[in-house]
Amino acid sequence: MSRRRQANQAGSVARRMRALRGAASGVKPARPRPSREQRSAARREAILAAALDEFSARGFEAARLDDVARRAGIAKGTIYLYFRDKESLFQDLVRDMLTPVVGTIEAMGEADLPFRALADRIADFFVREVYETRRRDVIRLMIAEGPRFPKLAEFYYREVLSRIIAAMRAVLARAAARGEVPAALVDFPQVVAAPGLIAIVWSGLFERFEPLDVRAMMKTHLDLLLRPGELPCP
Amino acid sequence: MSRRRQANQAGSVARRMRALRGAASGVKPARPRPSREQRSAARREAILAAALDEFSARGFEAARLDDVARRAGIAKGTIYLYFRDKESLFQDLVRDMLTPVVGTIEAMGEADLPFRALADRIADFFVREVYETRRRDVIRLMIAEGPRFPKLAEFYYREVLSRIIAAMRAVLARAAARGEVPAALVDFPQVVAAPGLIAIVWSGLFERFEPLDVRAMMKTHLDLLLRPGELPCP
DNA sequence: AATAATTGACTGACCAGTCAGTCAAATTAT
DNA sequence: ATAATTTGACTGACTGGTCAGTCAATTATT
Repeated sequence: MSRRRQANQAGSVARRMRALRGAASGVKPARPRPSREQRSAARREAILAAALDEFSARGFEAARLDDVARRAGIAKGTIYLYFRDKESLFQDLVRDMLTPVVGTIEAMGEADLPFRALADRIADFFVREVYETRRRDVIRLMIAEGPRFPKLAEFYYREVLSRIIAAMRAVLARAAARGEVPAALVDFPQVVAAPGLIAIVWSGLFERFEPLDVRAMMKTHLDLLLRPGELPCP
Repeated sequence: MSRRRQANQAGSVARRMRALRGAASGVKPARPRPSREQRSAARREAILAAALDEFSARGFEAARLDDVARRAGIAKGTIYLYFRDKESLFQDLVRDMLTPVVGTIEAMGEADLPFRALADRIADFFVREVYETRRRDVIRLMIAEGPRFPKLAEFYYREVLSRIIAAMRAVLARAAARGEVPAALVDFPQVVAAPGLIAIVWSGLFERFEPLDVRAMMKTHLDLLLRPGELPCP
Protein backbone atom coordinates (compact mmCIF):
# COMPACT_ATOMS: atom_id res chain seq x y z
CA MET A 1 0.00 0.00 0.00
CA SER A 2 2.75 2.40 0.77
CA ARG A 3 4.26 0.96 -2.31
CA ARG A 4 1.27 1.98 -4.32
CA ARG A 5 1.30 5.50 -3.04
CA GLN A 6 4.96 5.70 -3.72
CA ALA A 7 4.60 4.69 -7.35
CA ASN A 8 1.72 7.09 -7.82
CA GLN A 9 3.59 10.05 -6.43
CA ALA A 10 6.69 9.33 -8.39
CA GLY A 11 4.76 8.94 -11.58
CA SER A 12 2.71 12.06 -11.14
CA VAL A 13 5.67 14.23 -10.25
CA ALA A 14 7.63 13.00 -13.25
CA ARG A 15 4.68 13.63 -15.50
CA ARG A 16 4.15 17.08 -14.19
CA MET A 17 7.77 18.00 -14.61
CA ARG A 18 7.96 16.72 -18.10
CA ALA A 19 4.78 18.52 -19.01
CA LEU A 20 6.15 21.73 -17.63
CA ARG A 21 9.38 21.49 -19.45
CA GLY A 22 8.08 20.05 -22.73
CA ALA A 23 5.07 22.25 -23.43
CA ALA A 24 4.21 25.51 -21.74
CA SER A 25 0.66 24.62 -22.63
CA GLY A 26 -0.03 23.13 -19.19
CA VAL A 27 -3.18 24.72 -17.81
CA LYS A 28 -1.83 24.99 -14.27
CA PRO A 29 1.82 25.25 -13.28
CA ALA A 30 0.43 24.85 -9.75
CA ARG A 31 3.30 23.15 -7.92
CA PRO A 32 6.69 24.76 -7.61
CA ARG A 33 8.83 21.71 -8.30
CA PRO A 34 11.11 20.60 -5.54
CA SER A 35 14.20 19.70 -7.49
CA ARG A 36 16.81 17.65 -5.76
CA GLU A 37 19.20 20.55 -5.66
CA GLN A 38 16.62 22.89 -4.22
CA ARG A 39 15.60 20.44 -1.55
CA SER A 40 19.22 19.87 -0.71
CA ALA A 41 19.90 23.58 -0.38
CA ALA A 42 16.80 24.07 1.72
CA ARG A 43 17.87 21.27 4.02
CA ARG A 44 21.30 22.76 4.41
CA GLU A 45 19.71 26.05 5.34
CA ALA A 46 17.43 24.35 7.83
CA ILE A 47 20.37 22.69 9.51
CA LEU A 48 22.31 25.95 9.67
CA ALA A 49 19.33 27.77 11.14
CA ALA A 50 18.82 25.08 13.75
CA ALA A 51 22.52 25.05 14.52
CA LEU A 52 22.52 28.80 15.08
CA ASP A 53 19.64 28.44 17.51
CA GLU A 54 21.33 25.69 19.47
CA PHE A 55 24.84 27.08 19.40
CA SER A 56 23.77 30.50 20.52
CA ALA A 57 21.49 29.13 23.21
CA ARG A 58 24.02 26.70 24.73
CA GLY A 59 27.45 27.40 23.24
CA PHE A 60 29.48 25.20 20.97
CA GLU A 61 30.42 22.47 23.42
CA ALA A 62 27.06 22.14 25.12
CA ALA A 63 24.97 22.21 21.97
CA ARG A 64 23.82 18.71 21.06
CA LEU A 65 23.60 17.64 17.46
CA ASP A 66 20.55 15.56 18.36
CA ASP A 67 18.81 18.80 19.20
CA VAL A 68 20.01 20.49 16.06
CA ALA A 69 18.60 17.60 14.06
CA ARG A 70 15.28 17.60 15.89
CA ARG A 71 14.94 21.35 15.42
CA ALA A 72 15.72 21.02 11.72
CA GLY A 73 13.20 18.19 11.44
CA ILE A 74 15.71 15.60 10.28
CA ALA A 75 17.71 12.71 11.67
CA LYS A 76 21.09 13.24 13.21
CA GLY A 77 22.86 11.26 10.54
CA THR A 78 21.67 13.68 7.91
CA ILE A 79 23.77 16.45 9.38
CA TYR A 80 26.84 14.43 8.45
CA LEU A 81 25.75 14.37 4.82
CA TYR A 82 26.03 18.14 4.73
CA PHE A 83 28.84 18.88 7.17
CA ARG A 84 32.00 17.00 8.00
CA ASP A 85 31.62 17.32 11.77
CA LYS A 86 30.38 19.58 14.50
CA GLU A 87 33.23 22.04 14.22
CA SER A 88 32.85 22.25 10.47
CA LEU A 89 29.17 23.00 10.91
CA PHE A 90 30.08 25.83 13.21
CA GLN A 91 32.63 27.22 10.82
CA ASP A 92 30.28 27.08 7.85
CA LEU A 93 27.66 28.83 9.92
CA VAL A 94 29.99 31.71 10.67
CA ARG A 95 31.12 31.90 7.07
CA ASP A 96 27.63 31.86 5.61
CA MET A 97 26.32 34.49 7.96
CA LEU A 98 29.15 36.98 8.04
CA THR A 99 31.00 36.90 4.76
CA PRO A 100 28.20 38.57 2.79
CA VAL A 101 28.14 41.74 4.86
CA VAL A 102 31.85 42.35 4.43
CA GLY A 103 31.55 43.09 0.75
CA THR A 104 28.73 45.49 1.40
CA ILE A 105 30.72 47.43 3.95
CA GLU A 106 33.76 47.58 1.69
CA ALA A 107 31.59 48.93 -1.11
CA MET A 108 29.96 51.50 1.13
CA GLY A 109 33.38 52.72 2.21
CA GLU A 110 34.30 53.62 -1.34
CA ALA A 111 31.53 56.17 -1.75
CA ASP A 112 32.88 59.69 -1.95
CA LEU A 113 30.93 61.34 0.80
CA PRO A 114 31.68 63.57 3.76
CA PHE A 115 32.94 61.40 6.59
CA ARG A 116 29.98 61.99 8.80
CA ALA A 117 27.53 60.94 6.13
CA LEU A 118 29.51 57.81 5.42
CA ALA A 119 29.85 56.96 9.08
CA ASP A 120 26.15 57.42 9.64
CA ARG A 121 25.31 55.13 6.75
CA ILE A 122 27.67 52.43 7.86
CA ALA A 123 26.51 52.67 11.45
CA ASP A 124 22.93 52.41 10.30
CA PHE A 125 23.77 49.42 8.16
CA PHE A 126 25.47 47.77 11.11
CA VAL A 127 22.48 48.24 13.36
CA ARG A 128 19.94 47.10 10.78
CA GLU A 129 21.82 44.23 9.22
CA VAL A 130 23.93 42.98 12.09
CA TYR A 131 22.81 44.18 15.48
CA GLU A 132 19.12 43.63 14.86
CA THR A 133 19.56 40.24 13.16
CA ARG A 134 20.87 36.81 14.00
CA ARG A 135 24.26 37.97 12.84
CA ARG A 136 24.60 39.57 16.21
CA ASP A 137 24.44 36.11 17.76
CA VAL A 138 27.03 34.82 15.35
CA ILE A 139 29.44 37.56 16.34
CA ARG A 140 28.74 36.88 20.00
CA LEU A 141 29.50 33.24 19.32
CA MET A 142 32.74 34.18 17.60
CA ILE A 143 33.78 36.26 20.57
CA ALA A 144 32.92 33.50 23.00
CA GLU A 145 34.33 30.51 21.15
CA GLY A 146 37.05 32.15 19.07
CA PRO A 147 39.80 31.92 21.66
CA ARG A 148 39.34 28.14 21.74
CA PHE A 149 39.15 27.69 17.96
CA PRO A 150 42.34 29.15 16.56
CA LYS A 151 41.42 27.96 13.09
CA LEU A 152 38.12 29.73 13.24
CA ALA A 153 39.64 32.86 14.71
CA GLU A 154 42.16 32.94 11.91
CA PHE A 155 39.52 32.43 9.27
CA TYR A 156 37.43 35.16 10.84
CA TYR A 157 40.35 37.54 11.01
CA ARG A 158 41.37 36.92 7.44
CA GLU A 159 37.95 36.91 5.81
CA VAL A 160 36.04 39.34 7.94
CA LEU A 161 37.83 41.49 10.42
CA SER A 162 41.01 42.46 8.59
CA ARG A 163 38.94 43.49 5.58
CA ILE A 164 36.66 45.66 7.65
CA ILE A 165 39.58 47.22 9.46
CA ALA A 166 41.28 47.92 6.14
CA ALA A 167 38.14 49.50 4.70
CA MET A 168 37.70 51.67 7.76
CA ARG A 169 41.32 52.69 7.67
CA ALA A 170 41.00 53.82 4.05
CA VAL A 171 37.92 55.86 4.88
CA LEU A 172 39.58 57.39 7.92
CA ALA A 173 42.73 58.23 5.99
CA ARG A 174 40.71 60.10 3.37
CA ALA A 175 38.75 61.90 6.05
CA ALA A 176 41.90 62.80 7.97
CA ALA A 177 43.47 64.22 4.79
CA ARG A 178 40.45 66.49 4.46
CA GLY A 179 40.73 67.43 8.10
CA GLU A 180 37.42 65.84 8.97
CA VAL A 181 38.83 63.61 11.68
CA PRO A 182 41.98 63.69 13.79
CA ALA A 183 44.82 61.79 12.16
CA ALA A 184 45.32 59.68 15.27
CA LEU A 185 42.09 57.86 14.48
CA VAL A 186 43.67 56.22 11.47
CA ASP A 187 45.82 54.14 13.80
CA PHE A 188 42.88 52.80 15.76
CA PRO A 189 39.85 52.06 13.63
CA GLN A 190 38.84 49.78 16.51
CA VAL A 191 38.02 52.88 18.50
CA VAL A 192 35.44 53.96 15.95
CA ALA A 193 33.82 50.54 15.92
CA ALA A 194 34.00 50.03 19.67
CA PRO A 195 30.43 50.97 20.56
CA GLY A 196 29.10 48.39 18.11
CA LEU A 197 31.04 45.69 19.82
CA ILE A 198 30.10 46.96 23.26
CA ALA A 199 26.47 46.78 22.26
CA ILE A 200 26.75 43.17 21.17
CA VAL A 201 28.48 42.08 24.35
CA TRP A 202 26.14 44.12 26.51
CA SER A 203 23.03 42.72 24.92
CA GLY A 204 24.15 39.19 25.69
CA LEU A 205 24.91 39.86 29.32
CA PHE A 206 22.96 42.76 30.71
CA GLU A 207 20.14 43.64 28.37
CA ARG A 208 17.57 42.39 30.86
CA PHE A 209 18.95 44.52 33.69
CA GLU A 210 19.68 47.68 31.80
CA PRO A 211 18.67 47.98 28.15
CA LEU A 212 20.98 49.92 25.90
CA ASP A 213 19.96 52.28 23.12
CA VAL A 214 22.54 51.32 20.52
CA ARG A 215 21.67 53.95 17.98
CA ALA A 216 21.86 56.71 20.57
CA MET A 217 25.14 55.39 21.92
CA MET A 218 26.72 55.19 18.48
CA LYS A 219 25.48 58.65 17.61
CA THR A 220 26.85 60.08 20.84
CA HIS A 221 30.17 58.43 20.20
CA LEU A 222 30.44 59.79 16.68
CA ASP A 223 29.44 63.26 17.84
CA LEU A 224 32.23 63.15 20.36
CA LEU A 225 34.86 61.86 17.99
CA LEU A 226 34.03 64.23 15.19
CA ARG A 227 33.50 67.50 16.85
CA PRO A 228 31.30 69.14 14.21
CA GLY A 229 33.00 72.53 14.24
CA GLU A 230 32.29 73.68 17.74
CA LEU A 231 30.14 71.81 20.17
CA PRO A 232 26.99 73.71 21.01
CA CYS A 233 27.69 75.23 24.37
CA PRO A 234 24.73 75.83 26.62
CA MET B 1 47.14 -9.50 46.77
CA SER B 2 46.83 -6.22 44.93
CA ARG B 3 45.31 -5.15 48.17
CA ARG B 4 48.46 -6.16 49.97
CA ARG B 5 50.78 -4.41 47.59
CA GLN B 6 48.71 -1.28 47.74
CA ALA B 7 48.90 -1.20 51.53
CA ASN B 8 52.66 -1.77 51.42
CA GLN B 9 53.30 1.05 49.01
CA ALA B 10 51.09 3.48 50.82
CA GLY B 11 52.75 2.58 54.07
CA SER B 12 56.24 3.00 52.77
CA VAL B 13 55.57 6.42 51.34
CA ALA B 14 54.04 7.61 54.58
CA ARG B 15 56.91 6.20 56.59
CA ARG B 16 59.47 7.82 54.34
CA MET B 17 57.81 11.19 54.68
CA ARG B 18 57.54 10.93 58.42
CA ALA B 19 61.15 9.89 58.67
CA LEU B 20 62.23 12.84 56.59
CA ARG B 21 60.35 15.32 58.64
CA GLY B 22 61.44 13.73 61.90
CA ALA B 23 65.10 13.71 60.96
CA ALA B 24 65.01 17.32 59.85
CA SER B 25 63.31 18.46 63.01
CA GLY B 26 65.99 16.77 65.06
CA VAL B 27 68.28 19.77 64.63
CA LYS B 28 66.21 22.65 63.34
CA PRO B 29 62.47 23.00 63.50
CA ALA B 30 62.81 25.51 60.67
CA ARG B 31 59.26 24.98 59.46
CA PRO B 32 56.60 26.81 61.43
CA ARG B 33 54.07 24.16 60.51
CA PRO B 34 51.14 25.85 58.84
CA SER B 35 47.91 25.72 60.76
CA ARG B 36 44.99 23.77 59.46
CA GLU B 37 43.27 26.96 58.43
CA GLN B 38 46.29 28.20 56.54
CA ARG B 39 46.70 24.93 54.71
CA SER B 40 43.05 24.91 53.89
CA ALA B 41 43.16 28.44 52.51
CA ALA B 42 46.26 27.64 50.48
CA ARG B 43 44.57 24.62 49.00
CA ARG B 44 41.54 26.65 48.07
CA GLU B 45 43.78 29.13 46.31
CA ALA B 46 45.58 26.35 44.48
CA ILE B 47 42.29 24.97 43.23
CA LEU B 48 41.11 28.39 42.09
CA ALA B 49 44.38 29.05 40.28
CA ALA B 50 44.22 25.70 38.54
CA ALA B 51 40.58 26.25 37.67
CA LEU B 52 41.39 29.60 36.10
CA ASP B 53 44.05 27.97 33.97
CA GLU B 54 41.76 25.23 32.79
CA PHE B 55 38.65 27.33 32.35
CA SER B 56 40.40 29.99 30.36
CA ALA B 57 42.23 27.47 28.23
CA ARG B 58 39.21 25.33 27.35
CA GLY B 59 36.06 27.13 28.44
CA PHE B 60 33.67 26.15 31.18
CA GLU B 61 32.08 23.10 29.57
CA ALA B 62 35.24 21.59 28.14
CA ALA B 63 37.37 22.08 31.24
CA ARG B 64 37.78 18.81 33.13
CA LEU B 65 37.85 18.73 36.89
CA ASP B 66 40.34 15.88 36.69
CA ASP B 67 42.73 18.31 35.05
CA VAL B 68 42.00 21.03 37.57
CA ALA B 69 42.79 18.56 40.33
CA ARG B 70 45.99 17.34 38.71
CA ARG B 71 47.15 20.90 38.12
CA ALA B 72 46.42 21.79 41.73
CA GLY B 73 48.28 18.69 42.87
CA ILE B 74 45.30 17.09 44.62
CA ALA B 75 42.70 14.42 43.98
CA LYS B 76 39.46 15.24 42.27
CA GLY B 77 37.39 14.48 45.33
CA THR B 78 39.17 17.24 47.23
CA ILE B 79 37.66 19.87 44.99
CA TYR B 80 34.28 18.90 46.37
CA LEU B 81 35.45 19.60 49.89
CA TYR B 82 35.96 23.23 48.91
CA PHE B 83 33.31 23.86 46.26
CA ARG B 84 29.80 22.54 45.88
CA ASP B 85 30.12 21.74 42.18
CA LYS B 86 31.74 22.84 38.96
CA GLU B 87 29.48 25.84 38.45
CA SER B 88 30.01 26.98 41.99
CA LEU B 89 33.76 26.78 41.49
CA PHE B 90 33.41 28.98 38.44
CA GLN B 91 31.28 31.51 40.26
CA ASP B 92 33.64 31.69 43.23
CA LEU B 93 36.51 32.18 40.85
CA VAL B 94 34.86 35.17 39.25
CA ARG B 95 33.90 36.59 42.61
CA ASP B 96 37.34 36.20 44.15
CA MET B 97 39.14 37.70 41.20
CA LEU B 98 36.95 40.66 40.33
CA THR B 99 35.22 41.90 43.45
CA PRO B 100 38.39 43.38 44.98
CA VAL B 101 39.11 45.75 42.10
CA VAL B 102 35.65 47.28 42.22
CA GLY B 103 36.25 48.91 45.59
CA THR B 104 39.53 50.36 44.37
CA ILE B 105 37.92 51.91 41.32
CA GLU B 106 35.08 53.34 43.36
CA ALA B 107 37.59 54.89 45.75
CA MET B 108 39.69 56.31 42.93
CA GLY B 109 36.60 57.92 41.43
CA GLU B 110 36.02 59.94 44.56
CA ALA B 111 39.31 61.83 44.35
CA ASP B 112 38.78 65.46 43.50
CA LEU B 113 40.96 65.81 40.46
CA PRO B 114 40.64 67.26 36.98
CA PHE B 115 38.85 64.73 34.80
CA ARG B 116 41.78 64.01 32.62
CA ALA B 117 44.03 63.21 35.56
CA LEU B 118 41.42 60.93 37.05
CA ALA B 119 40.77 59.20 33.76
CA ASP B 120 44.46 58.63 33.21
CA ARG B 121 44.84 57.11 36.65
CA ILE B 122 41.91 54.81 36.27
CA ALA B 123 42.99 53.77 32.79
CA ASP B 124 46.45 53.04 34.10
CA PHE B 125 45.02 51.02 36.95
CA PHE B 126 42.90 49.06 34.52
CA VAL B 127 45.85 48.20 32.33
CA ARG B 128 48.14 47.29 35.21
CA GLU B 129 45.69 45.45 37.43
CA VAL B 130 43.27 43.97 34.95
CA TYR B 131 44.54 43.91 31.41
CA GLU B 132 48.02 42.73 32.30
CA THR B 133 46.89 40.15 34.84
CA ARG B 134 44.82 37.01 34.94
CA ARG B 135 41.80 39.16 35.62
CA ARG B 136 41.75 39.81 31.91
CA ASP B 137 41.08 36.11 31.40
CA VAL B 138 38.33 36.14 33.98
CA ILE B 139 36.57 38.97 32.19
CA ARG B 140 36.99 37.18 28.91
CA LEU B 141 35.46 34.13 30.53
CA MET B 142 32.55 36.20 31.82
CA ILE B 143 31.92 37.55 28.35
CA ALA B 144 32.07 34.12 26.81
CA GLU B 145 30.07 32.16 29.37
CA GLY B 146 27.87 34.88 30.82
CA PRO B 147 25.05 34.58 28.31
CA ARG B 148 24.65 30.92 29.31
CA PHE B 149 24.84 31.50 33.06
CA PRO B 150 22.10 33.96 33.90
CA LYS B 151 22.83 33.59 37.60
CA LEU B 152 26.45 34.48 37.07
CA ALA B 153 25.62 37.34 34.74
CA GLU B 154 23.26 38.74 37.32
CA PHE B 155 25.80 38.42 40.10
CA TYR B 156 28.40 40.07 37.91
CA TYR B 157 26.09 42.88 36.98
CA ARG B 158 25.07 43.52 40.55
CA GLU B 159 28.46 43.19 42.23
CA VAL B 160 30.79 44.44 39.57
CA LEU B 161 29.46 46.18 36.53
CA SER B 162 26.65 48.30 37.90
CA ARG B 163 28.98 49.62 40.59
CA ILE B 164 31.63 50.56 38.07
CA ILE B 165 29.08 52.19 35.79
CA ALA B 166 27.72 54.14 38.72
CA ALA B 167 31.16 55.30 39.78
CA MET B 168 32.00 56.38 36.25
CA ARG B 169 28.70 58.17 35.94
CA ALA B 170 29.39 60.14 39.10
CA VAL B 171 32.83 61.12 37.85
CA LEU B 172 31.45 62.10 34.45
CA ALA B 173 28.63 64.13 35.96
CA ARG B 174 31.11 66.14 38.03
CA ALA B 175 33.33 66.64 35.01
CA ALA B 176 30.40 67.67 32.83
CA ALA B 177 29.28 70.19 35.42
CA ARG B 178 32.73 71.71 35.21
CA GLY B 179 32.55 71.69 31.44
CA GLU B 180 35.39 69.21 31.17
CA VAL B 181 33.43 66.70 29.12
CA PRO B 182 30.30 66.91 26.99
CA ALA B 183 27.19 66.20 29.00
CA ALA B 184 26.12 63.49 26.58
CA LEU B 185 28.89 61.28 27.92
CA VAL B 186 27.08 60.94 31.24
CA ASP B 187 24.44 58.84 29.50
CA PHE B 188 26.96 56.40 28.10
CA PRO B 189 29.81 55.62 30.44
CA GLN B 190 30.19 52.47 28.32
CA VAL B 191 31.63 54.64 25.59
CA VAL B 192 34.46 55.75 27.83
CA ALA B 193 35.27 52.21 28.86
CA ALA B 194 34.85 50.74 25.39
CA PRO B 195 38.53 50.55 24.40
CA GLY B 196 39.29 48.54 27.50
CA LEU B 197 36.76 45.96 26.53
CA ILE B 198 37.85 45.99 22.92
CA ALA B 199 41.37 45.29 24.05
CA ILE B 200 40.31 42.27 26.09
CA VAL B 201 38.28 40.77 23.28
CA TRP B 202 40.95 41.58 20.71
CA SER B 203 43.72 40.00 22.73
CA GLY B 204 41.81 36.74 22.92
CA LEU B 205 41.08 36.54 19.23
CA PHE B 206 43.59 38.45 17.15
CA GLU B 207 46.63 39.25 19.24
CA ARG B 208 48.76 36.81 17.27
CA PHE B 209 47.79 38.33 13.92
CA GLU B 210 47.86 41.97 14.85
CA PRO B 211 49.04 43.02 18.30
CA LEU B 212 47.30 45.97 19.85
CA ASP B 213 48.92 48.69 21.91
CA VAL B 214 46.30 49.10 24.61
CA ARG B 215 47.81 52.08 26.35
CA ALA B 216 48.17 53.98 23.09
CA MET B 217 44.63 53.12 22.05
CA MET B 218 43.16 54.24 25.36
CA LYS B 219 45.18 57.44 25.28
CA THR B 220 44.06 58.17 21.72
CA HIS B 221 40.48 57.57 22.67
CA LEU B 222 40.64 59.87 25.67
CA ASP B 223 42.39 62.57 23.63
CA LEU B 224 39.59 62.39 21.11
CA LEU B 225 36.81 62.47 23.65
CA LEU B 226 38.29 65.35 25.58
CA ARG B 227 39.71 67.72 22.98
CA PRO B 228 41.92 69.64 25.37
CA GLY B 229 42.11 72.69 23.09
CA GLU B 230 38.45 73.39 22.62
CA LEU B 231 36.89 72.33 25.87
CA PRO B 232 35.75 73.64 28.26
CA CYS B 233 33.25 75.98 26.73
CA PRO B 234 33.88 79.69 27.10
C1' DA C 1 42.33 6.78 70.03
C1' DA C 2 39.32 9.74 67.83
C1' DT C 3 38.46 12.86 64.31
C1' DA C 4 39.21 15.19 60.13
C1' DA C 5 41.02 15.42 55.57
C1' DT C 6 42.10 13.28 51.41
C1' DT C 7 42.09 9.95 47.87
C1' DG C 8 40.83 7.76 43.40
C1' DA C 9 38.13 3.94 41.58
C1' DC C 10 33.63 3.78 40.29
C1' DT C 11 28.88 4.93 38.46
C1' DG C 12 25.56 6.70 35.62
C1' DA C 13 24.47 9.89 32.26
C1' DC C 14 25.67 11.86 28.16
C1' DC C 15 26.88 12.53 23.30
C1' DA C 16 29.71 12.81 18.74
C1' DG C 17 30.06 10.21 15.13
C1' DT C 18 29.00 5.63 12.45
C1' DC C 19 26.80 2.47 9.41
C1' DA C 20 23.63 -1.13 7.93
C1' DG C 21 19.36 -0.76 6.27
C1' DT C 22 15.07 1.73 4.19
C1' DC C 23 12.53 4.00 0.84
C1' DA C 24 11.34 7.63 -2.53
C1' DA C 25 12.80 9.29 -6.73
C1' DA C 26 15.20 8.81 -11.04
C1' DT C 27 16.46 5.98 -14.81
C1' DT C 28 16.13 2.30 -17.91
C1' DA C 29 13.74 -1.55 -20.07
C1' DT C 30 9.56 -3.62 -21.82
C1' DA D 1 2.57 3.81 -20.13
C1' DT D 2 4.04 0.48 -16.93
C1' DA D 3 7.21 -2.25 -14.67
C1' DA D 4 11.95 -3.27 -13.24
C1' DT D 5 16.17 -1.57 -11.66
C1' DT D 6 19.39 1.67 -9.74
C1' DT D 7 20.63 5.52 -7.01
C1' DG D 8 21.59 8.00 -3.05
C1' DA D 9 19.31 10.71 0.56
C1' DC D 10 17.95 9.66 4.87
C1' DT D 11 17.33 7.24 9.23
C1' DG D 12 18.20 6.08 14.14
C1' DA D 13 20.05 2.43 17.02
C1' DC D 14 24.48 1.68 18.42
C1' DT D 15 29.50 2.25 19.92
C1' DG D 16 33.27 4.05 22.14
C1' DG D 17 34.70 7.36 24.95
C1' DT D 18 34.17 11.20 28.22
C1' DC D 19 33.39 13.22 32.63
C1' DA D 20 30.78 15.25 36.86
C1' DG D 21 29.98 13.77 41.05
C1' DT D 22 30.12 9.96 44.92
C1' DC D 23 31.83 7.29 48.67
C1' DA D 24 34.38 3.54 50.98
C1' DA D 25 38.97 3.22 52.18
C1' DT D 26 43.18 5.37 53.53
C1' DT D 27 46.15 8.78 55.60
C1' DA D 28 47.09 12.88 58.51
C1' DT D 29 46.16 15.64 62.59
C1' DT D 30 44.89 16.53 67.30
